[in-house]
Amino acid sequence: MPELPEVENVRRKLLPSLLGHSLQSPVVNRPDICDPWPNHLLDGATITSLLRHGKQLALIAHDGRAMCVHLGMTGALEALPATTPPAPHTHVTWQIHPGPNLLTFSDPRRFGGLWFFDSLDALRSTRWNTLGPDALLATPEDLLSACRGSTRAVKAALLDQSVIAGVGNIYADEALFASDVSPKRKAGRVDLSTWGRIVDNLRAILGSSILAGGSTIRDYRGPDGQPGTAQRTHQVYGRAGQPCNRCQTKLSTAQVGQRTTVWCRTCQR
DNA sequence: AGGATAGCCTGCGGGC
DNA sequence: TGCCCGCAGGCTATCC
Repeated sequence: MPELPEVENVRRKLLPSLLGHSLQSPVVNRPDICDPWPNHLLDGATITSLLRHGKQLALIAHDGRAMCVHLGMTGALEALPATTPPAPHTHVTWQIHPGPNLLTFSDPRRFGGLWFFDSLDALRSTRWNTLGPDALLATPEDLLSACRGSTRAVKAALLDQSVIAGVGNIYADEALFASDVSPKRKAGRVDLSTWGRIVDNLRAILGSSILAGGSTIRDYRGPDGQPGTAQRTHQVYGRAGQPCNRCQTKLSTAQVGQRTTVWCRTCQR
């Protein structure tokens, strides 16, 4: 399940295969994952940069065109040798020149997709305009301001990409545990210093998870097919009913913000 | 208008 | 062994 660290890993691992290379002859098996359709599909584009904002990735071409990639739950953007059998549910394939690799977008569950723009500005002023600051750059003041007066749970706010971009279910739970904050606390009742702790912990956890290659839970694999290892360090996610690593209290679980949430009733207030 | 809810979609694992 | 059902969740649309 790609959150920010997994997407950042995809970005970094694709850089050497794509920078300065051109994409040719796109083949679309499922037009419905592309928006708008029909479009330029980056045909003939020489890739000059790969950007990330939150969980979204963008390939930028020499002529300014941009393709935004969202991996959703099960999406994968991979540069693979043409001899590799295509993954199931491969929706779009490009030839990378010079060879021998192909760029493929696959996504069994189809929560992800591709969006095409004539310029990076067009992407930033539309699709990315609704995103909050990237989770690695957000400040305590950003969060305090976005959540002022909010009555919803702080976890729901962290999952809201318009508040802060890049946080998903795993890292929301982990950051709140590290910050001693109950996921059920009202977002508007979190003060500046507490947001400071949450922001610091988020940055540390996301940063170490990037270095570990991301968390491999169920579906996610890195662009080289290798699983990440960050899931080994999870303190609460996936550990409902097990003892808290800090105080041994049995970890609680409930739906918060419509998502399965795990936390320690003793440590998190 | 903020917040809660339903629905999208496939694969996997538990239970029988 | 094999089938069925529940669950996983990022995001949008819709309703309240």
